[in-house]
Amino acid sequence: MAGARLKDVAERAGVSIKTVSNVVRGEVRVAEQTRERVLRAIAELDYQPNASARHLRTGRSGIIALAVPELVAPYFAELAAEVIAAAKKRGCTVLIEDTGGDPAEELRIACGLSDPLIDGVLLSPLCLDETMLANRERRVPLVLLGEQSYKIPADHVLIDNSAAAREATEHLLQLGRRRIAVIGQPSDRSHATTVQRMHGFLTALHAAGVPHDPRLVPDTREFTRADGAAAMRVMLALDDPPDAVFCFSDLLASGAMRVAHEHGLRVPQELAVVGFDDIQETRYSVPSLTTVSPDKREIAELAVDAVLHRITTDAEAPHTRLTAGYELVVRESTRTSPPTA
Amino acid sequence: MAGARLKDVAERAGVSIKTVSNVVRGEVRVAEQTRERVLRAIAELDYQPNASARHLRTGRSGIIALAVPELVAPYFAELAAEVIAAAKKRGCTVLIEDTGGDPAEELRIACGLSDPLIDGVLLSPLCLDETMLANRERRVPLVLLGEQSYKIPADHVLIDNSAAAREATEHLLQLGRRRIAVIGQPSDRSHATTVQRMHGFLTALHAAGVPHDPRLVPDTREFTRADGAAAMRVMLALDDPPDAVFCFSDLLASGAMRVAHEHGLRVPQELAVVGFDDIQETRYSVPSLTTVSPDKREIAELAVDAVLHRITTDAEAPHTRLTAGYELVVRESTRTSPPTA
DNA sequence: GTCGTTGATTACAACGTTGTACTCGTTGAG
DNA sequence: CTCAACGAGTACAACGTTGTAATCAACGAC
Repeated sequence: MAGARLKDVAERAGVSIKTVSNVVRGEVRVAEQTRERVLRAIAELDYQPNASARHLRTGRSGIIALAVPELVAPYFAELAAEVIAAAKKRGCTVLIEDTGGDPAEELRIACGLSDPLIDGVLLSPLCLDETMLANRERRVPLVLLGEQSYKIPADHVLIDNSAAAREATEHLLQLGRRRIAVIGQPSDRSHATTVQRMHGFLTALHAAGVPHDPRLVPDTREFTRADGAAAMRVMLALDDPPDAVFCFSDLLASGAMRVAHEHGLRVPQELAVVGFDDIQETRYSVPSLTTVSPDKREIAELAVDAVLHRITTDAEAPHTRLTAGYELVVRESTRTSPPTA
Repeated sequence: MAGARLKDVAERAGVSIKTVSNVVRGEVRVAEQTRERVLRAIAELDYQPNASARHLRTGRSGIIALAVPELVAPYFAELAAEVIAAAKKRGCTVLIEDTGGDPAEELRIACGLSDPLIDGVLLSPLCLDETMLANRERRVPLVLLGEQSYKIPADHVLIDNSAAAREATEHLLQLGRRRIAVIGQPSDRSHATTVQRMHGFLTALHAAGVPHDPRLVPDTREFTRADGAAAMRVMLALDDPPDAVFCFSDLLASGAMRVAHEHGLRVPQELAVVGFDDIQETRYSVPSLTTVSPDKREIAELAVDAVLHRITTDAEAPHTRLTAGYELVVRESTRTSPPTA
């Protein structure tokens, strides 16, 4: 059951424990001859280092936490898969946490209190604000995903939400749409990502000389299908309903399209729809969804690299902002030509 | 940075280290007076036990691994969320692994080799077979999810796939459908779950006296939207295409419905569709999908309980089979009345 | 030939926890 | 009054690893 220990390998190879340790870690120079002998002993005994002992000694566990508001949201599931892959490539493991969007839980995790042995935290905050984070006690290396606020003392990985939103809006404008609704703006304006996207949206409207109708931006609580559906119902009850919707998540778009369908509204002919996230189901929905596709792999790799860098060189280096790419993927929901898959 | 240690608490409370340890763990009787003094010191110093040291000493880490074929598949994401919640309730954490359906990876994880400090493994196997598992070296407690094979030496948590499939099929038969296709049968028949579902399907057909047409059961590789789409295309090319499809996953159903839509086929009028898994997007698809809904929460709780039981009482107890509930949820894709949400 | 110098290896002491075996009063039975 | 039994607490040695400082041979340089 319990595997071989450093001591066993050392005895078999006829060297000291420390030499074996040196060979295993490869940090210290070991004579070629000894190294080979040790490696053979390691192979013969199938030695596996004991992670806990190592952690106890070094203070590193090789585990980083990834905290997302909701793992069942496809965007976060897809992102989590990329983070796991990126971490594995770099030899460490990922502990996934589901905060449920609870601020207290987010804070707890940001402080590294979720599990005592994690080395660092990747957090996708929903409602965490700077004042809460300002005086967090335990200083676990922290990287924030997809949040714009400059005030939080941590590294950020994000895409240029403003530019992406502008591009999406311009696409709708080019189709000739003028009454463009936005679904995904929370009432309290605290969520930096949505503020950026809203900014990009307004910039595009302004540049095209299209007036902005605030009634086309209903308050939205979460980024779920149900919220998208609810917002769409409100919008369709207007005297002059929108001819296009820009949704801040594909799930919102999915809910919105569903309601449009129920009202007999054809997408894209009578209502063009753009989403955000490029989740997989988007490509098979009826109709398939035009969406802003953040480069999730790049986000994951940047984030893992950033947190590992903080962990290994625990300098109080200034906090960085890392920008990943994105792409507007045009599909049926904004195509006037007939469906083609 | 580093928190208080047992030693610090002991000094503050004026007792020995061991007494503090006893209070923390609550296993040994401690006089009420001392206990209070220790508890106060713990609170004052905000003491948090060091997980690694504890693990090193006891051999337990409090971490269990959950390995799924593909985290981005919504069913597994939803299941993972339930497992995380169930584990948290019981005071342990979950390490999620994505096997990518790779048999070697599945074996590695089943042997507990994915990370050295895990106490036990929950594995949702895709292609693992008994011969591989028979002689796994390291004996980590293992619980298999959703697999029927009796031969694998491990506990199983599953639903009655055969009964569920029969029920789904009976539902389609009651709608008057007679040419019912099945999407989700892999060519090699090795995956026990699909064998059970196929069995339930055939039982229902037989009981209703409906002949079985093997051409309506195309080979399917994976449980993805793309595979569902491909299978549907094959089926629609037949001289006498099906009037209903029973898909072994909601994703397959999603792909199939997409293709039906492209061919101008109306669901449910010309093609009734039933899925399996009850993933969330199913409820907002157009049309919404009738599906077999396994009780994911119950599956998660049974599995976590089972693995914890094996960990704590490491008896070589006989392997158990635990059955969770399911439910057939009828939605638009098999409803002849007009859509109502 | 002696003496630093270098490079490879080792002994030893941590890291923070828990199990075992022990001490030390206190209590109750004979 | 003596002694066993008991309850509460403690000292010490692990668990397997790594950092530090020491050791030791080999090797040129003077």
